[in-house]
Amino acid sequence: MAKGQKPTINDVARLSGVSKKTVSRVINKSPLLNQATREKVESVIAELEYVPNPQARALALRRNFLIGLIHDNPNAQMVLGVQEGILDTIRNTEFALVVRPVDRHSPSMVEDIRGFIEQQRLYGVMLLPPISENDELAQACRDLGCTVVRMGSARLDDDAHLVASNDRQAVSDAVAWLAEMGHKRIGFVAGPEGFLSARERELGFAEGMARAGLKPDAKIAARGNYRFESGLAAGQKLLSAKSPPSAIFSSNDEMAAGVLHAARERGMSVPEDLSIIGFDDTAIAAHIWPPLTTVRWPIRAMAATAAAKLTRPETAASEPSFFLSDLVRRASAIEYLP
Amino acid sequence: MAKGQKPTINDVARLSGVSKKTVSRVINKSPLLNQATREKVESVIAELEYVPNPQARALALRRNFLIGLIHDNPNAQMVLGVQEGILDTIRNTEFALVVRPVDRHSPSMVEDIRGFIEQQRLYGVMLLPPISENDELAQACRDLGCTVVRMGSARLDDDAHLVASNDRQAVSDAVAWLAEMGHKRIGFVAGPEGFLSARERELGFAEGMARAGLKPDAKIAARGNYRFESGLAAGQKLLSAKSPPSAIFSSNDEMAAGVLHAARERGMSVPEDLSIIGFDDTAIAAHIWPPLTTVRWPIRAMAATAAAKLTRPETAASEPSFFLSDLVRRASAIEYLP
DNA sequence: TCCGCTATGGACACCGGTGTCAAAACAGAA
DNA sequence: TTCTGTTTTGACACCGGTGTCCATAGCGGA
Repeated sequence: MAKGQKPTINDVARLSGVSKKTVSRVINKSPLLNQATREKVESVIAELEYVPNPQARALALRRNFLIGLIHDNPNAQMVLGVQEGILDTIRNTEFALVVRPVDRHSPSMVEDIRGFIEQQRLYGVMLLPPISENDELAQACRDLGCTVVRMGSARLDDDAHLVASNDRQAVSDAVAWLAEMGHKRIGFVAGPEGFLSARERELGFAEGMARAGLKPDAKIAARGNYRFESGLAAGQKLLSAKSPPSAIFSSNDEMAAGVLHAARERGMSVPEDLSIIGFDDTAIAAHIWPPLTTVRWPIRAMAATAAAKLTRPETAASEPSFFLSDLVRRASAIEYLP
Repeated sequence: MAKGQKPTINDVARLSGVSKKTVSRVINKSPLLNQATREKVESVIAELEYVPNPQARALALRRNFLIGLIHDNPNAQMVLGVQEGILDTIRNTEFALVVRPVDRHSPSMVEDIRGFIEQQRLYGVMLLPPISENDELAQACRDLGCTVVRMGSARLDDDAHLVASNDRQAVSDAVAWLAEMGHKRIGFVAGPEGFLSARERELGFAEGMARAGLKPDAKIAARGNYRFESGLAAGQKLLSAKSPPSAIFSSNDEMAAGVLHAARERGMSVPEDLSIIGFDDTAIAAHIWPPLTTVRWPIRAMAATAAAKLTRPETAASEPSFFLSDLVRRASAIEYLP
């Protein structure tokens, strides 16, 4: 081995007096190996600071040590949190994270992703909502021999490779909390139809209302598309109702900001005239005025768990993982002031 | 070639009746090749839909077709914009994007990154502010045979691999615009010391004031660290000055949100009593109330250009690229109302 | 016609690992 | 001691490309 060069498996083999195949066995923790041999080789590996070449392994194994993050930008904060969570798990391993933003409205999306996985010979992929809800896509990835982990807010299937938060429970608790504080007219801004996350939050809202003995009123409910503008429109509708709500639960923070905006337009003050609760705890929640009470789900920890499922299938759970979301209480929601 | 398998270079060679080396020449656009041979091989490639195996190429070339994005989370919006911009360029090429969030305060940062580049044999890396300002890091990457592109807000060096926005000009224009609208007392919230971006914005502010014939007043200037809380503190200081400003320029949006918060605390209304301008046009800018007038830099386009510099060094510019930032006028800044 | 030169294409080793399969080493039984 | 069965190890081909260097073809000039 020339000085300054990275050592190869051959260098290790020569120095420890065994064949390179034996070194390979040590690296791959093959069980049929003499303990003494293993230790000798390991000491040489440590001495040379040998690290196997991932490209060569990828070629021989027909599998790259790359895990892919595929998403259609749910929101920047979340995507970044996920990236950090994945890195928490794969830092100091041979794995690397490759990202692939996609457009879920493109007709060629599945085909594009298939090509991507095939070309990069991905080890595994992680799907983020909302495309994690696309079963066809998940199956296509699996067919390519790629492990799939889906992040979501609900039970998507019985797949062990699911990491989800219990949105429904969290929303239910938030609504019950509003009721405890004396709110009787509680408005609801739903997320877009066809999104499981939105559906779960709706169910949670219904549950919470039921727990509190309140009846949801369609006149103070609206559906948005998770964007600010749709929240604004929803707020305008709800607040102009004959009997307007004293509190509004919005299915995400961005729409909650829109609701807040609508309240301001009408000259209402928040939280005195209207309590607002959002969902996601994105950066915006803490930085608008008043700071938004919202539901936070532990994205980073969830992503770290998901990455573990991908890269350490033997140790990481063999069943779906569920995480608890919790309510972050800020200034935008207070007790009911008649 | 078995059915259903991906074709290899050998299949192409056999079908076109040449050696695999010749096919390799076609793929790599070698000039010493008979035109007829080239066309024949190309038609076979097209027919088989042959795509070279990146892993094998990586092994043979000792260079992976991966470009690394290294950043210490400047802000989520920006990081995501950059990722999208890079993808705009490398989609449908053999390149892939791998990301690596780092902690710039870690003493082992440079060492970590070096290990990462070496292990993954990165083709090139892209550095985002603020670590793009770290010359030692950039040099370490280059020493590893890796092309480096730095994104930034100022001329970092004479390197052709720089993509920067003209923050200084943009801030100067914004301040001049405030002056035109009748503001005479313009406050300034600076970014953290030691950041080039912060420095540029300071210079821009000074320039703008000079253009308008105004003298900066240290009593209505403060330094923050780009975080919300520091903006809040800065706002409190500026607004409690004996002769408070009628407009404040903040070096980023998050601090501007803090300033806004401070104004509210004092019962002031924005923009009637105070105009505020931020910088970056992050998601928060559009979603706070009132929506923030801010400076937007074309992150996605810049990142796409940067990626082109990395992956197509021959066609992409051989000199630094500069982009124009522009002022996004929203409701938070209006003319001076005495 | 023969020679030498250049343009083109191919044989072969190599990148750094892993899979296959057979050989070697060793233990216990006859 | 010999034989058998079980570990443990190694030789060798292979993954799918690229670099080196030599062989051949085609051509002009002597």
